[in-house]
Amino acid sequence: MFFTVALGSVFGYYGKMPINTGARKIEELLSRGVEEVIDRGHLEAALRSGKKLRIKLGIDPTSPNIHIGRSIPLFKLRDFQELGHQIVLIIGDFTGIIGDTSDKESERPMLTEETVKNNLKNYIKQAEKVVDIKKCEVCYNSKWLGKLDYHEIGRQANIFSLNEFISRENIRKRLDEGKRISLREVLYPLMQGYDSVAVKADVEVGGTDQRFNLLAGREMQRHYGQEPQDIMTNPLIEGLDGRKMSSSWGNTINLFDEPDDMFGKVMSLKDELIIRYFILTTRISQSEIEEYKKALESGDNPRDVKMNLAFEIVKQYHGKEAAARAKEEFKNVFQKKELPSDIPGWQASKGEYNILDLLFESGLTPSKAEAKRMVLGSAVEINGHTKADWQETIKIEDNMIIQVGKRKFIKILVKNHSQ
RNA sequence: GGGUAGGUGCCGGAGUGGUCAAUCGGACAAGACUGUAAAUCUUGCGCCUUCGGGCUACGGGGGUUCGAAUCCCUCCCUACCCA
Repeated sequence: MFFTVALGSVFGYYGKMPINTGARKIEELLSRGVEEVIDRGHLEAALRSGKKLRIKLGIDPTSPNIHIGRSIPLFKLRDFQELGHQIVLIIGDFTGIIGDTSDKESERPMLTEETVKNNLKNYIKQAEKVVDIKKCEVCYNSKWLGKLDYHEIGRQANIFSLNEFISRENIRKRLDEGKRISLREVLYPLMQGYDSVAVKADVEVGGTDQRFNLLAGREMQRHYGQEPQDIMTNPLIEGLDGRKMSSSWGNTINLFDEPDDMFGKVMSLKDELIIRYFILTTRISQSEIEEYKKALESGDNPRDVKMNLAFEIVKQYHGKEAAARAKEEFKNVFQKKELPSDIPGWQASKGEYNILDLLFESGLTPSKAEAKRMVLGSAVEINGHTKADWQETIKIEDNMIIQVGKRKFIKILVKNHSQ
């Protein structure tokens, strides 16, 4: 087996690591979860040449969490990495402050250095869930962007025209709607483009919303006498509510979500997204995905296929055991309506509570007003009995189970007063 | 620099002296139905409350008034037109 693969590939040598130039691998790299490649012919030739390419991806730390939508280009990086190419991960500590508006319908607020620094903390840890970070070059773009002076920026700004910028769809739209567009937003593509120059990228990957910025990288490189990078765009994925996944919508599945939570989030996705998620956010084989597709078409319950998807995704970030546990837990709690196996305890300090105080103080609801709404909406159960009277006084018992809605549980612990 | 129109809740967007915690839509939450899917229906969606109410809120500050999101002054911000 190994040999057929090896023989089917021509190994080029460039540096120490062999570069896999197998036609099938390259084909998959260029097609799976790929929206567009520019210049495809050029990139294909480069991949076949056996030369070790430098593949760039920039991530701006605009939120403390990387969501699964961002994993799509990360997976693409991994594909490149598996062929032996050099990944250059750029952490946009500089661009993060300025803020890219590519995926925005409105102006993105500038972040403070502190916010960015904070968000940055766990970025690498998150990224390494998908790519082999030890083999990556990781850089921070403040290193070079912070050094540019007005003179240089002026030259760069002269490469592009405002006309190009405002003909972008989202910018056009904002313009038509009479919304504000700041000059700094115009500068963003320059910065991202210059990143490509700084790291001498051969290829840059990014979401379709990045198309303009990626192309800017090509122009910028030409300006600095480099060969323009090829660019590869990935589709943007829909989030929990069916809209585009975005931190500001709050509809994300985050790489660091707890296994049970992550599993649940995947299960709440719309059925139509199942196959798309398989392709974009996992690396199970194309043939397996094909089978799932057939299963769905032949009328299998989408829920079961989705359960496999959830398993795959949780496995990617938390390992196989955690994924299996999350799956069991899901079945128990949501299908069999059993209690979760791990209910957080809460130390009661009084013997009796008004039910609203109890819900609020234990953290089950964010306010008493909300607690009242939950009770009136018959969303509160204590030891399996629905409570409807918000004035009720609850006598505290050890191990009492309180449930609010479908997923919030708490177990009462009584302080042991015996001495 | 001049002019015009604006700034309302998570978002969009009504309201233009009392009946406004603020119509409506989206998002969100809960309930019913279910597969934590979709569709549909119902309810809720500032905080506190001794359930009578109270408090905070309509860009910021000040004022008029018994009473202001609504009127006046001032400051800040945005878009558009002119220069």
